[in-house]
Amino acid sequence: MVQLTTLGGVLLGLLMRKPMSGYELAQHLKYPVSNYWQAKHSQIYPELARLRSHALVSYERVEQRDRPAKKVYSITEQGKSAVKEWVNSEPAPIVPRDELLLKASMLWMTDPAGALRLYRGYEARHRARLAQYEATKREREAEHGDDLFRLDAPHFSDYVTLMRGIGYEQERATWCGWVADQIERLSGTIAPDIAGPEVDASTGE
Amino acid sequence: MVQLTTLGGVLLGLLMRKPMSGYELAQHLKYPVSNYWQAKHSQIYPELARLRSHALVSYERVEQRDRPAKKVYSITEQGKSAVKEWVNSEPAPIVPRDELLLKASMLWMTDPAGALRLYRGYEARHRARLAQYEATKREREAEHGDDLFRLDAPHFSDYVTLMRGIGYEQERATWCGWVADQIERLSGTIAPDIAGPEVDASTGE
DNA sequence: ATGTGCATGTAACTTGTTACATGATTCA
DNA sequence: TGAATCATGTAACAAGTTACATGCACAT
Repeated sequence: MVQLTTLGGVLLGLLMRKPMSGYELAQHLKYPVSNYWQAKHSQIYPELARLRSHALVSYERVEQRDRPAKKVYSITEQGKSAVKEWVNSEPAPIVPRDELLLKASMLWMTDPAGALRLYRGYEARHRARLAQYEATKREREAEHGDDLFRLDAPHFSDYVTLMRGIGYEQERATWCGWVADQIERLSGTIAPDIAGPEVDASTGE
Repeated sequence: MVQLTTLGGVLLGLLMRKPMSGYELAQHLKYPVSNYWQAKHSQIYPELARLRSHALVSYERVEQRDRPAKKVYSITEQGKSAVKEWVNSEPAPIVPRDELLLKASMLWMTDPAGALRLYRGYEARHRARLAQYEATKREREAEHGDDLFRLDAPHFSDYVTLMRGIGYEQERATWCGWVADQIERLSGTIAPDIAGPEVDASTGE
């Protein structure tokens, strides 16, 4: 069996939902897949060709009246078994590349006013996205109801990733706000008093 | 003024703390910097040469009795002003590449037993790292006391990144545990009842 | 002698981004 | 006519990883 790349896994995973053209796949990768993986069309088209050369996908040319013709890709039986195996395989270790956190490690050499602006800005952005995700969550819950909790339906998987998005934005907004608070509190003065951000106490061991 | 790459920023940031050889820089990048940025020695040595060609660092050959000679790099005045400006500049947007979350979006096509093993495994790993970070936090607090909250000292910056590490591991462990719980609850049955993971309610707008 | 840690580099390869290139159709 | 969306590709470049390569010093 051929070893899948992550991008190959993404594309096969999307094609498991329904047949799509490269263009449509690229759009899904812009949203919502971009929250956990990204790829431009210049990477997608060659990867589709590669998957096809391994017989994991096949395509059919589809003419359209109102638009240019497109190649609609479908996953093959071989593709299905490959992606199912891949989904439960150990993920490659994530390589953290977080420039804000990196810059936070250099806070000490910085002008406090500029840093404060930076962290307050990030805090606001994370709060905005959090509110948006929470609205989406309520929508999905209203839309699907108990059907949301069907392990074998894509809705559930989407819900699971949405929950992680909420947790992520929540945690990051809190941290950014705490950093900004510390900068405000400490700049100018040498006064120390309290401890850390309100890290979720409910699950804290 | 020359435009810094992120790697250039990392190296200058470390050299702001003290002069170091490429080898020492590589070790710092393994730990603790690897929590937010990574680089191998094969990338570090050429980057140091590049920084030197822009006069942002300089080096001095240092002979040692017990070990091979080394090149100790120091940051120049130009380097200092470049990195100080860089630290408060807008970070490049982070490109999320989270293979576990990607695979979570494909949970629906998967064998529940295998998935359960995966998420329980991750939960345990995150809890272990969380415990470790919390121990480090207590150590730092005991070690530096009120001195920890000096905006202009590296200890404070390190503490800030440590707090983010704690928040991250906390959030991720909670999410992984929740996913695993859902898989346990839903596999075999079609029974639905509750909602999401205990997302930190204290700050939740 | 053999392995490990210190120390510095280059080369080949992979992945991903930006830019180049083309062409149809629709809407203002 | 010109911009926007749909649609598919290639080429050049940048960043990062793996592998190749060398050599000293110390401990077993």
